[in-house]
Order: sequence, then C-alpha cells, then structure tokens
Amino acid sequence: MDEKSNFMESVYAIVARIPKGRVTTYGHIAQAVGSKKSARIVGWALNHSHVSTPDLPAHRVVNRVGLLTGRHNFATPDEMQIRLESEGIMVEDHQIQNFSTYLWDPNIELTP
DNA sequence: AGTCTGACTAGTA
DNA sequence: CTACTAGCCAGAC
Repeated sequence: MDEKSNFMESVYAIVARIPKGRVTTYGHIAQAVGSKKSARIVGWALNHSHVSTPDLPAHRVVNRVGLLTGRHNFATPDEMQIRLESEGIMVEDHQIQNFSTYLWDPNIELTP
C-alpha cells in the first residue's frame, strides 16, 4: 500500500471520528496529531481528501471562528453549509452559529 | 533542486 | 482594533 505521510493519515482518522451534528477546527485537529502550527496541513489534507478519502466529513471542519473557509473547495460552495444545516447546525453567512455549542474537541472527546 | 502556495493559528507591534 | 511575522508539511511548477 502506498502510504501517505502519517500526518495526513492521522488527520483523516480524526476527522472521520467527528460525530454527526458536531464540528471541529483545523487547529484542534492539528494539535491532536502533533502541533497546532500544522493547521495549514490539515486544510491541505482535506483539500485532497476528496481523492484520498471521499467519505471524509470535511464539512465538519472549519476554522477557529466557525467560518466555512473551505466551502469553495467542495463540489459546490453551498454543499458544506447545506450538509451542516442538515445535521442540525445553524449556519449563517457561511459561519456557524453557536459554534462553541457544536464544537467537538478531539483532544478532549477523544481522550484515550 | 529550489521556490511558492495553501481549507490555519498565535503572537507581536 | 488592525497588520505583519513565524511555524508547520506536502505538493505543484
């Protein structure tokens, strides 16, 4: 098997564990896999997730303020918001409302 | 082989 | 408050 970097695999593993109706941020994922500074790599990984892991719920990953920064990278810019709303998350102007309420922190919820 | 960019974040001025 | 810098990793040119 041609393995990608462990970093990307870890990102996919965590994102795949995000519960339905919950969201998380690039920084939290990055911190869970090693360093929060690697948040950009998380975004980059998700950008290619559609070819590596198409089942990855990338729509549940947003930036630290709950803004759907990566919406334009989906098949359609509205798909991300539609999916989130479909899971019961309120989104307005491409930003998640009550973000802290839906926030799922892998460093806490995914404690070993 | 070297340079630049990217779905980011935190810190400093 | 806003603006800029540094740090991280992988891929594209």
